[in-house]
Amino acid sequence: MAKTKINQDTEGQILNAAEKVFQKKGMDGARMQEIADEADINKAMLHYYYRSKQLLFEAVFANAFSLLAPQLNKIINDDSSVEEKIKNFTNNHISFIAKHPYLPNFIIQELNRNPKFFEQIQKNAGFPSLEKFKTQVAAEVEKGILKPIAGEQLFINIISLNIFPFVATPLIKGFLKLDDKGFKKLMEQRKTEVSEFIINSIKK
Amino acid sequence: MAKTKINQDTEGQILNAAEKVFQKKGMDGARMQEIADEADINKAMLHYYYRSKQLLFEAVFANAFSLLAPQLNKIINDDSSVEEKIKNFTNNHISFIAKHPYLPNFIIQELNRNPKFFEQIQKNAGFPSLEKFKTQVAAEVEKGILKPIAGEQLFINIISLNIFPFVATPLIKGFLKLDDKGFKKLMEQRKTEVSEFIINSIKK
DNA sequence: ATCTTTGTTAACCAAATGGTTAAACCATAA
DNA sequence: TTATGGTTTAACCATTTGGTTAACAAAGAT
Repeated sequence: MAKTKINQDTEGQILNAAEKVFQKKGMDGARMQEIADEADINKAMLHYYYRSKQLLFEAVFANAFSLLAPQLNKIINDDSSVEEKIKNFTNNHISFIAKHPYLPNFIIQELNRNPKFFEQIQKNAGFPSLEKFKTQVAAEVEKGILKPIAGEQLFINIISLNIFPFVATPLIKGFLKLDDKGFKKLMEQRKTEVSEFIINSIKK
Repeated sequence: MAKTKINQDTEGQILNAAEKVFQKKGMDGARMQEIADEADINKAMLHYYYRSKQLLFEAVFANAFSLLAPQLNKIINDDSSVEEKIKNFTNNHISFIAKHPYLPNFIIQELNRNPKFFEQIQKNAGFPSLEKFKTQVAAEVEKGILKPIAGEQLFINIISLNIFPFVATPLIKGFLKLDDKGFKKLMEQRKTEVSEFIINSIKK
């Protein structure tokens, strides 16, 4: 209450609220009123700052994606060895997700709903290509450090093993009969186990 | 046109149409009118056969889940060795997905939206537990066939490597700059590569 | 033939929802 | 003090949407 009429980063407040609601309910499930309530603000303000639901959503999505992309960049454009990359990425990922639990599912879900989002985002940022990683893997295979594997497949394996459990959390919890605590424990173990699992498989 | 007024499996027609629309757009994105159009049927019929959107959706979801569960059961309750299970599951999965491309994403998405669905389904069918697989893995580790690994983690790894690429298809296509054809080719390779990757890692 | 049950349709309805508007508010510069 | 310009609000609007209704048509039962 006692809200001053001064604009103290109303725009940011809206973006935070929109993030929360959109990431939880998706574009279709989210309601403008709910976002307004979450931001403790009049609904008309949403339109004042971001013309439409679509544009507000796009702001949230771009923001979310800009958090995920650098994570993957560590695999793609870092200078360390493949083994180090795997260890680093795997170890960091769990901690990262803990701070953004809805993020992977949100991005995947909305990218499925409208694959064109990828093109739009690809333009904005100088977007990373997998080329470097592919040549790096090929080189390490050549040197006899790694068993033969295509860079693409290894990349897919790394992100699958790391991201999937957080996308399919309810499925895994259901099949494994885990509560929040049990699930968290299992994910904590994966911080080291997953990288061992991968390296075990590819190292000569 | 020239539609007879006879009931020739209208209910099934509706279910098929609903499946198509719900799996593509999700509960929130789907429109009853669109389902009716897809089924080439009057909208009121949807309510005549399945009272509400919610109930129609639940019928579709249960149906979808009943397709996925047996797949996972092959890992859990089959009598073959762990190695054979991995090979079989991996090899079959791609072909299965080709017939139901929206299925994994649909199930995961809706399970995230409402985790209670799992409980409801768990009651209906005599639901499989992971116990058997866990003891099997423990036994093979004991015998020295496999390197030490927990059954839960191995299970998660298997389904992650197999399912994730089909859940995150647009993300992977984007990062790897693949068109439909390139993606399909890569997935075809995975039929054998994924099982080799896993077995490489765990076999002593 | 006629009555009854089941299936089907067009028209309709109330609620929800994204979006608009016009007036009020308030800090600040003139 | 007052004019100004961005900010905020309550009320409003048009459309969409899930759901209902009443009339009607087709078979089967009597």
